[in-house]
Amino acid sequence: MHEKLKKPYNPKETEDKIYKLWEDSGFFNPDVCIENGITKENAEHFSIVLPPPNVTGNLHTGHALMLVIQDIMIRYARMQGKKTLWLPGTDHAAIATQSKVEKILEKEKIRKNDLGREEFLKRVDKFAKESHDTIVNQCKKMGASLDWSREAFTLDEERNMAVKTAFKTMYDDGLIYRGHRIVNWDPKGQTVISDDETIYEEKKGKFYTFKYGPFEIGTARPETKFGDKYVVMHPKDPRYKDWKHGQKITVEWINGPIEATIIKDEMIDMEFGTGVMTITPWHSHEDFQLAEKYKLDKEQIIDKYGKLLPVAGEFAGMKITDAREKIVEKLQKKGLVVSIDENYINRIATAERTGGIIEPQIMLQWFIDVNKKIPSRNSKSLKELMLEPVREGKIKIIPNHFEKVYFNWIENLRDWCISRQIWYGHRIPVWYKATGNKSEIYCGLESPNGDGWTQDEDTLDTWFSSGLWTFSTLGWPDKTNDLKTYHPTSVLETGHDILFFWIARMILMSQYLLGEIPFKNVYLHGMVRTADGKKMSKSLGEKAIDPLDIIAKYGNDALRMAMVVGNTPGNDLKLNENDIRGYGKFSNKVWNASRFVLEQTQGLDINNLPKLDEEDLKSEKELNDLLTEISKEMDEFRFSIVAEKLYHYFWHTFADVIIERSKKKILENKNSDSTKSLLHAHLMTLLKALHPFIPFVTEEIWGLLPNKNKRLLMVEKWPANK
RNA sequence: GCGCGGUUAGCUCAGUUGGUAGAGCAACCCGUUUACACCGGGAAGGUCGGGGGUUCGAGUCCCUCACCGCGCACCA
Repeated sequence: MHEKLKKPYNPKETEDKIYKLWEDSGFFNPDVCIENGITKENAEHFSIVLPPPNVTGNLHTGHALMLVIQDIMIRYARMQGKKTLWLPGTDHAAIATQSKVEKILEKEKIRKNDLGREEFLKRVDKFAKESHDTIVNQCKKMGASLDWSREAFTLDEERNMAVKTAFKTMYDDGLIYRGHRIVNWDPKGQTVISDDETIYEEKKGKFYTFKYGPFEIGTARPETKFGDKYVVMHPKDPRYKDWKHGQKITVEWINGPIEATIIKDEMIDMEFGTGVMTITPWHSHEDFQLAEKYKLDKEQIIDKYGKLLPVAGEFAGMKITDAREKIVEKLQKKGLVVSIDENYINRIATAERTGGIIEPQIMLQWFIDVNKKIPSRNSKSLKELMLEPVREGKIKIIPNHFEKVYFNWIENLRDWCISRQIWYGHRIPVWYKATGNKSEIYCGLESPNGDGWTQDEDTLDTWFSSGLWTFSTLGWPDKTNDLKTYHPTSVLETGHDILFFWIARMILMSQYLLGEIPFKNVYLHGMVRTADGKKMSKSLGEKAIDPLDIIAKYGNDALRMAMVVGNTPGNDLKLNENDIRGYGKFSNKVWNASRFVLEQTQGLDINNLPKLDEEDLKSEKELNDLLTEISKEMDEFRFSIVAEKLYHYFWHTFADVIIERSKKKILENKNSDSTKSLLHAHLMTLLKALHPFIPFVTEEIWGLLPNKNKRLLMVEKWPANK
């Protein structure tokens, strides 16, 4: 017997070596498996594209969880003989990465404008490259059986070609348009962001009631009110029944008298405040909609740096935060302040990445029209293309209650603003040329011929390139073999927090550009929390537990088990160091039981195993039944239950019952051949079944078994026929 | 306001067509028998958040209430 087995299992000394063994074998690449006769050429495919981690630093426990669950699926599929591809990559993450680098430069007292676009981008690329290397290294440490030969990056050349092609196709179909619309402007990041990138924070503030001619109006934002010349009330409000829609009145306002127009609309909540409000279409989504509805004038009050424009008169040039109190003071002097509520809870939209307070603005931006009927897609809109496959069950979301959340989101979806005023990202493939008083526009994969063309300065929302991920990684727009073989992918596994950001966008892009679904199943895991229930969020990077520390302490297999057992889809996981320690014991148990079996079965002719006695036959059947059961559960993505069953069977049936029983039988030399035969067969089978969950220790033991013709455990056949 | 989830043993959580409540950890008792003390054996522990209903039978289905968490919209 191998000397190694005589000592306790040492994950630290084993894991890197095992990963190298796997990597060197080339079996992470399905083509190699086919070449070696492990996978049949015509076998069913199983593919997952790795949700690409952002190149903003280290992987956290959330990534570890995603890698563990996907690795289990992939290893299971590979052992079943499927053509199995797990495709890795990283995400340039546009705003997230750019703002991270800006923060780093800030410490050196460097601003991005001092560097200029080109030089700044060099800095970002360098940072991204370093993050990328860290991430790849971490993925390997975690045992992920990813096909590194196919690695992709959302901002590399191939993906850039996919992005440009997608943009042009949508542009030509009239789905992408440029227009003046109200958008979420982040004055801090100096860019537009999408609705999904805003986070609402509750803050205690003041709520003012002002006299506005014969009315009293409420507002939390006096600084936007300069240009308010429309006063709105509900058509059925009896208090204001004498006022007519369209009626004009003159009111004394901040900087003197203005002419106001009465608007009656049902959007007004009669119960709220006085049931009257004035509107600021340039700086409010709702007011904008109302203004569009009645074709009202819109006027900009605040510039893109958060300062007041000349319309504010004496306040022009002031920052809105400074101006607020002064405006109220002035109104007070004019006797126009009715009351001030000091305990008003206001929800303030902030930018996810920079924390800047969002100022809605009307701006010229690029949008994707989600409602336009598309001739080439049976006159369906993008919204419909997103809804359909989920509604019809072609895409299954696990757990399925997220389907309702998904539908709800799509039904409320507005046109997607895809342009960003940042430098890091895919440049919009549109060029402009001014000739005389005419302006030409060109959209294409390359810059147009001729002089005088300048490319749009903006870049694309990072989720635009992410949306293409399931097929841009497989070579699209080229009609590659990979694309034919592995798309639609089998499963998309990710956190439920990016259901809208990403999953919805992937369905949109794939349905529209390929006319097929991007994946058949969506498996949503929960958020990883600390033992005291705190969220280990991305932005808290440094504070979160480093999965690599845990692995160094207890081993990878222990972390994997702790992340799988008791963790069901969609539910948050409290990661408890105690549990991880407990599962570390399991690896050792497997190790020790293997040692015992090897000791007892030395000299056993494994090619001609002795017959089992009645008792052992019963045990054999029991294990077979278990395997049938868990294979079904594996197919249903119920990994938690499978891991628990295997754990339990190995420890409390194989070790506690069968091994204990065998000791007696061998000692008394009663059917000892049968028992040895059973020990051997059981161990072989259990190592295989456990491999997707605890790949390192099982592979290490497998390598120590005295079987000459064996391959790596990772490509052995899954031990059950369904 | 609309919607979703959760509430099961001290703790963390499983429990898939409704059929006598489960695991891990912790705590308790016994045991150091040569695979393993990173061990074995044993016992204990729950009116499955409250109330109501359907059913021969409900943790599981329906209604309702409470508390916790989350999402979306609105907040003029």
